[in-house]
Amino acid sequence: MQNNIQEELTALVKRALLAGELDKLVQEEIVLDFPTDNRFGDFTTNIALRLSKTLKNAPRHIAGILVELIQKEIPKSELKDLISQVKVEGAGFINFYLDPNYFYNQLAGIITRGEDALKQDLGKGKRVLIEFVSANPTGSLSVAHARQAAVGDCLANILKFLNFNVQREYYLNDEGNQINILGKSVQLRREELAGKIIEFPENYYQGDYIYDIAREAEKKKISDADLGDFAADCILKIIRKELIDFKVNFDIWFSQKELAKSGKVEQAFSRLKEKGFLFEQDGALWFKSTAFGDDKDRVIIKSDGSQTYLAPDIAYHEDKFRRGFDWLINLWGPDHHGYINRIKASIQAFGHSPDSLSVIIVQLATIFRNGQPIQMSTRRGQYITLREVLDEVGSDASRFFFLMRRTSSHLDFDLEVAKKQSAENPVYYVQYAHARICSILRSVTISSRGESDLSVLKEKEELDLIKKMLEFKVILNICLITCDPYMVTVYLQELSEAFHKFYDRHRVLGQAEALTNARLALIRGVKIVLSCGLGLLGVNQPESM
RNA sequence: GCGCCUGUGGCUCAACGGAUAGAGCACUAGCCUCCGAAGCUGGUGGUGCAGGUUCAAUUCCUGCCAGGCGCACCA
Repeated sequence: MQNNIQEELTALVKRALLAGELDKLVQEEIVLDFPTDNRFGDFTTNIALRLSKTLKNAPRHIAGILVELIQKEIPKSELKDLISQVKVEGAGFINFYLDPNYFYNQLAGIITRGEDALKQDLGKGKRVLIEFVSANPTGSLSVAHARQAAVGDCLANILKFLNFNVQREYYLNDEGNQINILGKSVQLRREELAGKIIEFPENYYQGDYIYDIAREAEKKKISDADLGDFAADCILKIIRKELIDFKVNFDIWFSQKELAKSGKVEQAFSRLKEKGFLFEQDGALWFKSTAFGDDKDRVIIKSDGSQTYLAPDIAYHEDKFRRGFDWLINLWGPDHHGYINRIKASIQAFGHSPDSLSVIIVQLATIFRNGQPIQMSTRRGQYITLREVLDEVGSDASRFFFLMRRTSSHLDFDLEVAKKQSAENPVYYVQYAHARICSILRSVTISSRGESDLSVLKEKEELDLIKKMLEFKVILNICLITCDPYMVTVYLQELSEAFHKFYDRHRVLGQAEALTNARLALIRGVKIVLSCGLGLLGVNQPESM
């Protein structure tokens, strides 16, 4: 019951409306909200404001009547011991104030059950495939990939925490035009190193790493024809290492080359053909994506007989479903947003719901150094890499910074700010709260750890802190609904702030035994939530700093 | 031209359609005989423009202005 206090309160309000024969006047679903500010109670409803027009009466007057009806229902409710006040406030809001015992019970649950108390079975074991990064193996990962890596990995952590069965997948574009160009780039550089005068085309890969690969290829006597695959393998090793250092681990590396070999692309085509979604025109083979709302039909086999990028991708997404996943999540860069409709069209052509694929567009991050934005150009090999950010800033601060803004918003990332170990840096603000708690707990002797009566926690800062802890579950709910983990970073800063305020005003140690024990329990609870949240972000939880 | 995203204090960002628009940085005035001052407290300062819907608009709709990104038989 206590886990569903929001639902119980909603039911209570509905019973009150029924008793007053007002229920039929309410059109929309009634939901008890969390107030924007806790001085407006613990739950609120705007029902009186919404009824004002139909009843042709002032909202506050209606609210007053409703409160009387609600108060008659309370003694009959399971909540009777948990509601301390119901009041009309503001323009006509009805605000519910919960009894502190409710919060003490919740806190006790967190302390005894640990992280398990924070879990919710929202996924019910549903199988989710989250595909992200999927950068072509033609160079080091950029900061755009880095943000995708941070967002994808964190989202996967959250979904797993909510009891989804999550797999992380990297789609490896290891064949095709860009691998050919990569091979030719290495070939030319190898010839250049051998002393030949060469002309290096502008659309070839310009980076210095091509020379390194050329030297390695020369040492191993790789033939010109195999240079593309060889170079891709070399670069893939670099990429894997970069991701591991960023603490991102993929379950599956899905090779486009293997997909092509398997014959699954042709199988997918023949199934689409049976269903009547393929046609020939101008010597090319087209997919009839307009049947599912795309702007225009798309070519999948060009008139020269080669496939477009879309061809293996259609087969790839169908393969994901065939592997038994119920929900696909793709993280793409903003340059791919025009691609959403056609790939959604393809999954619908195979009979899947368009909602079974969620495409999340991860906006770019602009990297600043000393307040100056750094322009990026992949072609010239001049772009800030994940490796550079990791070397300068470290994994913790990088991950936190990449997750600090809504995923759909542009992100400014100043390397100098992220490097600072100071108050400007929100990562340290949160980690500092954790370390402070650990510091207190370290100085506690075994004998002082007794059973604690939490009801001695009566200070405002103590109750604010407990309430903030209980928000954690709500935040994870929002992350799931929005498919965006960024709220966790905001929340952890708020929780840390609540802790720092408590710490500043009240002492844990050296109080009366009952109070010290209760406050120790309180900060143990905070530590559990902080640690859990930081863990979901993939950020360390230092015992000391 | 069409589509998507974004316009909130000097800067970077918040605000399920709700209550006095919140934080951080910067600027500024304070707080360590006391569990970690990487902390806490106070002050200055804001919704691009014009309409509309609503009891209520930063949020939804229309138009305009400004910025970013897409619109391939490229990947």
